[in-house]
Amino acid sequence: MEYELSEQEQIRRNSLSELNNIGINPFPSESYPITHTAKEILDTFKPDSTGFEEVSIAGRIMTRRIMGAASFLDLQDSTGRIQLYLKRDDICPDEDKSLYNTVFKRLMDIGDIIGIKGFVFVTQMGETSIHVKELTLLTKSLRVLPIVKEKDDQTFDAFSDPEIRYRQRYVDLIVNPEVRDVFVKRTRLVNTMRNFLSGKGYLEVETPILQPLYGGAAARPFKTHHNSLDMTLYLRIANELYLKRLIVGGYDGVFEFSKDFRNEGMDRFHNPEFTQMELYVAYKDYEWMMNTVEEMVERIALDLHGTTKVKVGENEIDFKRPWKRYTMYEAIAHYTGIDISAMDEAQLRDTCQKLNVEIDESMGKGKLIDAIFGDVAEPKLMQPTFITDYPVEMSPLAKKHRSKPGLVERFEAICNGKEICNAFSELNDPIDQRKRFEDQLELGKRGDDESMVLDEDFLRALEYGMPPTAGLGIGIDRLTMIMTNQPSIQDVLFFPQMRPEKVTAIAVATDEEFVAKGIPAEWVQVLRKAGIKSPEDLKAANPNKLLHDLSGLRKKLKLEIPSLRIEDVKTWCE
RNA sequence: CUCUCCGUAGCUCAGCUGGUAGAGCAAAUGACUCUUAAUCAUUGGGUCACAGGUUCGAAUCCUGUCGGGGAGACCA
Repeated sequence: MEYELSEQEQIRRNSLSELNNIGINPFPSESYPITHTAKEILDTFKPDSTGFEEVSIAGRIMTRRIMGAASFLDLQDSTGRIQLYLKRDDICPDEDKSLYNTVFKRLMDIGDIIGIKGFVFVTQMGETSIHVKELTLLTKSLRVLPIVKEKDDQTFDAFSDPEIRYRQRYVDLIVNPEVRDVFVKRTRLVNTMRNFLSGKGYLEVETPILQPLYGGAAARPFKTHHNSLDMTLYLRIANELYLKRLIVGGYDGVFEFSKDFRNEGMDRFHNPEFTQMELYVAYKDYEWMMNTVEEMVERIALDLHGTTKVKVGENEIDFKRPWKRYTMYEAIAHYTGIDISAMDEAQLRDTCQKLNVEIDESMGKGKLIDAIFGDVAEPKLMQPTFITDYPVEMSPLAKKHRSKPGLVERFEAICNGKEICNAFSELNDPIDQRKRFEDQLELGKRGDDESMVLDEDFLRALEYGMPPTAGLGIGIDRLTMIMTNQPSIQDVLFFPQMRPEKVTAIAVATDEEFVAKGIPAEWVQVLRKAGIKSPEDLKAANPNKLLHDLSGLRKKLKLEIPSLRIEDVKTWCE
């Protein structure tokens, strides 16, 4: 058995063995010296500059323009593309011209990784290029890259199939430089945040991903099992309760960039695993946290774009401080004209009906208010806006409002119609916290399968005393989407979650295996063309249809072999 | 989970009311020592996602399955 290869894949494998035969290792192991990157050369080289007489650079061949004994090619390294000029008599100074004629022209391809040494110059067309004196194959590429062409900033044949882009991100990154840039920006965003928080003296920590109880958010968890402890474990949906334990332990400020996991639906804002940054700072409240978020996010925009203004889709979003602030009730009143602040559950249900907000039986007061807000206000909030003072029912970990009964000291920042962070003055009264958990259990009994579970150890920690604390969770993926103007979470995750791919490699039987079953050798290739890849396939085939197919192929391919009779085909198929 | 669009060569896409598939790039062979979507000539390359059905005949029509996108439902 062997695997079926496309014509071009077979040609590249042949090139590979030919390279081996003439003594060129297609996968050498030595380091290759690199003196410059493409970007360095393009940025700094001037026709009269010195220091570019001997450069050494490595990368992937992206295009080739061969003109007989001279060629131009574009080399791509991690910083960009630079044109190479290759002359036969330069890389082959002796009689033997095979390095150019055979190795370069015939055995190398677009996608191969090479190292070159040469000098920098400017072509007659004015493009900074490298005149190659020495060429080394560093890695042979056996798969054909998608070919993307560009002229005058117009892209032709863009590699755009989302399925292949996400499944084979490596290809996406090779041929779509703007994709590589998105992920560079993502890392810069994280670094800016980390420097900002470390600079204030907060401690970056790590807490368990595998948790015996999931808590800190309302969501369905992924469940797994530990064999030697023989116990159920959950992948964390949040790390809130662990970070608060650390505040109890005496740290002033802790934060963690945490991969969290939620077993919910997927769409362009949700991936089952996603990243949050959670921050807890002792002796602060949510007012202080709002100012901190503003400052941090504004700095991110400045670090990434040099300005507070960021283009997102059709809109321009300005992260300049201060941001607008609405209480939740104000926001709803602002967009509907209805004041819900004094309504009870029944009145809220009426209002939902009036506003065409879909609800169900299991929803308590908190969820009803959230449903109204999510429908009428959230999608309309484009510029960064703080929404404050949420109902107590939907915020079981937030502290009761200092002056407004029934509310908690909580805020979310909404931007481009989506939540980007969630924060509160943390509840540190263990008696109140226990009661809130018990209310959640009550909701769970009503059918809310995302209500929180009671964490006794967390309550014990609170009983020792947690100082007044401000807490924050900020969605890194969504913030990255906004900061890099990407419409889908899949575009800011290297490897977004996908259903498994179908196996694409098809096993193919050798000629001998067919002949052993009594098939004449001259018909084996024809059978393969007809879709019969192994003798087993014959058993499943319809002899009449197969005869029809084979006769058609015989005619099409103009084969000089005797025609078939139905009896022959029937015997093959037995 | 529902609706909707899509799946054809390595890539980007054509393919009409059913008659065994075409183009550009890429590839092969040849020409060409400043090209840049290089150019010119010749050639090869397909399980038309998969499985059924209708039909003399299906890439095309019907049903189902798989995979993907979008919208909703759900989800702070």
